[in-house]
Amino acid sequence: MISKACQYGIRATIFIVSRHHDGVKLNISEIAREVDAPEAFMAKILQVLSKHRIITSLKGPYGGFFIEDFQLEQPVIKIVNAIDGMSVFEECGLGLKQCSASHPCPMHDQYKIARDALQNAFLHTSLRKLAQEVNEGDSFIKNLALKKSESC
Amino acid sequence: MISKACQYGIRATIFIVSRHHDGVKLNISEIAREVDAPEAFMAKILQVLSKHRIITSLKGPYGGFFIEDFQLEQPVIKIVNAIDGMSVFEECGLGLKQCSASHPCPMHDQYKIARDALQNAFLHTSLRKLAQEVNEGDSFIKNLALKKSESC
DNA sequence: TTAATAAAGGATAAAAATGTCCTTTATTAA
DNA sequence: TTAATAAAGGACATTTTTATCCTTTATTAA
Repeated sequence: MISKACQYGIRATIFIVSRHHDGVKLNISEIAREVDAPEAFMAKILQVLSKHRIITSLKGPYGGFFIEDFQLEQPVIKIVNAIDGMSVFEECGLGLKQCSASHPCPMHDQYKIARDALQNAFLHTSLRKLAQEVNEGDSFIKNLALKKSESC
Repeated sequence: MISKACQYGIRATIFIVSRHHDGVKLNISEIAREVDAPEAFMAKILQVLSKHRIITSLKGPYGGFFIEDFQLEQPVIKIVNAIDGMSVFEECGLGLKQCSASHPCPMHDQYKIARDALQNAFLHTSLRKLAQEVNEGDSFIKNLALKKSESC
């Protein structure tokens, strides 16, 4: 559905947004640890996100990754687009290049419903909104699968 | 979303169903050619479908692949399950093992809508129904992306 | 019983995705 | 200016997916 790299990217971004206060910067090893991703792989992904201006990075001591105010309202789909591209939302379910609304394959209509629902899920969720739902706590990753209202 | 192997499998099955009359059997090379898949890879996939009793195969001269009457009403999801498994319909969008209805991640509700839509697309479409929509013609693959009503 | 035919199945190869290691570049404080 | 720190980036390794090749097994007709 969506690549592992992309999932790591979304998790990392949510983590960064959830720690967005007063000039806090996070380094690769901390991010990788908290979102449960291999460090060097996480580094590559953060690089992509930074180049796409989804997050911001600074080199050197006191550097790291963080998110700026103007970046908070971006929809998650920007992450998907940066890492996986938009093809999941566009391609035919049977892998037919000829398939389109005017030349539909037998699964087209049903499949399009699912594809569009997926696109909407990522399009209508902003980074800020996602991070709002995250609980405080020792382990980011454990609290990620736990709505704020349902905190233990 | 769904693997290439699985797409080949669905296309092959639609092709076989669309040729389902009076003891017609199709061999690997013909199927592979018509659904535009590499022959040896197609063979492996047909083997899986045959073992799962989604289609039927017979060895030897006058052998080949075909579908029996009792197999026509199977939903396409059986093919997906045989080749990719059911994990696409079950796993968390952010790749979290802890995520569930009672412990939802911030994307859970939105993502579930898309996941369920995908599952329904495959669950509520039978092989027979799919093949019904396919046009007659020289090239199966070209006519696949063309509803019967819109035939040229 | 033999030759021919077609799928089954094992082994291997190529490509893509994931993951790792190490060097370079930028920035900071001393 | 130097040493330390952290991201950028290049090269490589591993794993998974996709694809190919070749041998074996089953079936048929002659």
